[in-house]
Amino acid sequence: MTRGPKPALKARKTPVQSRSRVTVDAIFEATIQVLLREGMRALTTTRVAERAGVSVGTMYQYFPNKQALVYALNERYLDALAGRIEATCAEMRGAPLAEMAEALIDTYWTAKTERAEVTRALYRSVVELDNDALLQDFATRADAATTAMFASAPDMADRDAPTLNLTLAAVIYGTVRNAFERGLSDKDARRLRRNLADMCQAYLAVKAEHHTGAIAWSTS
Amino acid sequence: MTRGPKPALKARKTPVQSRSRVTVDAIFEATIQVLLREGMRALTTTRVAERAGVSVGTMYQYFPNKQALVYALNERYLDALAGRIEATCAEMRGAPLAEMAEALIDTYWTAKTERAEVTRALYRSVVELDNDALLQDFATRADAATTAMFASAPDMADRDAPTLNLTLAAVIYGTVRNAFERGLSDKDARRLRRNLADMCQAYLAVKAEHHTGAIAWSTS
DNA sequence: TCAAGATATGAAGGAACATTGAGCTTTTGG
DNA sequence: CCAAAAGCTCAATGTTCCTTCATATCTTGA
Repeated sequence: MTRGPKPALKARKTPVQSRSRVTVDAIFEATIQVLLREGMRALTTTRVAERAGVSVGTMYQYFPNKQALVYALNERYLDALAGRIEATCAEMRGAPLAEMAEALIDTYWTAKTERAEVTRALYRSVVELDNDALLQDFATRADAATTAMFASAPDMADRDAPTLNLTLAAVIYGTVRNAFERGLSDKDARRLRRNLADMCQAYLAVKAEHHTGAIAWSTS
Repeated sequence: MTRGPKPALKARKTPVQSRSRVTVDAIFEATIQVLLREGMRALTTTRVAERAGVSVGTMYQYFPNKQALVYALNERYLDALAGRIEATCAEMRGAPLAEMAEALIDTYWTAKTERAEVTRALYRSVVELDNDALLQDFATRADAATTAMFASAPDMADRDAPTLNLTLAAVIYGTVRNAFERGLSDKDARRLRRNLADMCQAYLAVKAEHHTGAIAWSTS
């Protein structure tokens, strides 16, 4: 399913000495900093190199062009994020749906929030056309994990796993992003997060009633 | 509350003859087309002018610079969107919460979907740093309208209007955007939309029980 | 210790763009 | 019908930025 990067976006060379590994990390970090402080429009190769404390040429030893740098940055992040989602899904296999939803919210929210500046910086970099494929791949991978998780729930009744996944995934990911973009106060953020969880619970409970005839949410 | 555009982003001249009104429209339309087909990176003044069938200079008679063009485009769109939300809120004043939520979903979803390409094009243009202010203004305006609407509901009980608004707004706007970005089939889109509505209903019903002791959702 | 490979430098080339302004055409109002 | 205002054109300007490459320095393994 993974499309793999277009040739023009592949890394040019892989660091082998530890010195260069440090360099590449510095370049990534510098990219985030510039993105954060100056925005996508000011993300120039020179500025990144400068902030990373290396020369422009060095950058071009590891990335064939500027786009590839942004691509790699997003790839790194999305890969880690997908990994965390998969871990959560593995851990929650067989749990009740409500707990799964709660755990998913927790994982996603934490991932976006713990280094909020990074998240913000990356949101600014996703305009690049070719990153679309990257996002699609991430979505596919995450959906596979969550759908499988949901399918393993004891209280799935006769629900359709892909549909349930579509709903919960869209609501959770969408809401978290929206919350993020609003720049909420800590208090509001906590409140919203709780309410989002409550909302998923309520939805699952009503569906349960529908499907089993039992009132499930009162067992909290 | 409206910050108003920075001086560098204000329109240079307002069309007075009908000929120029056509021109400005063509420029806006061309901007959308270019954004759609080639992405933000290829949005150059020459390309826009070319597609609009005018010369570059003409563009500069109405917009002091490229950024201002993008700014104006977003402004136009967000203003219309806010207007529609306000209209819905006015119309639903005094209705039950569940109907309000349903109506809000309907308005927002329709607005985003009816000219999906435009929405998609604009999402691609929001990287510009100064558009942040525009989005904030939109959020403020929309939140004012929806909060007032919610406050007028007969079944508000002892809920806190701003908090309820925060929750529903974030969930609805966030989910619609996420749905949009997934490029769903018509069938899946309809399904998700229905489930989102159900979810809001379920949430409101449980809260109602909490607040009034009555089971409200079974009256569907 | 030393040669081969890895890594780093930064000035220079060259393409792509945003923006201007002097001059031309069309519309308007009287 | 005509002068003033509005609208339009496009070649030229100057800047910004990506990318390369010849050269220099550092690291590794034998």
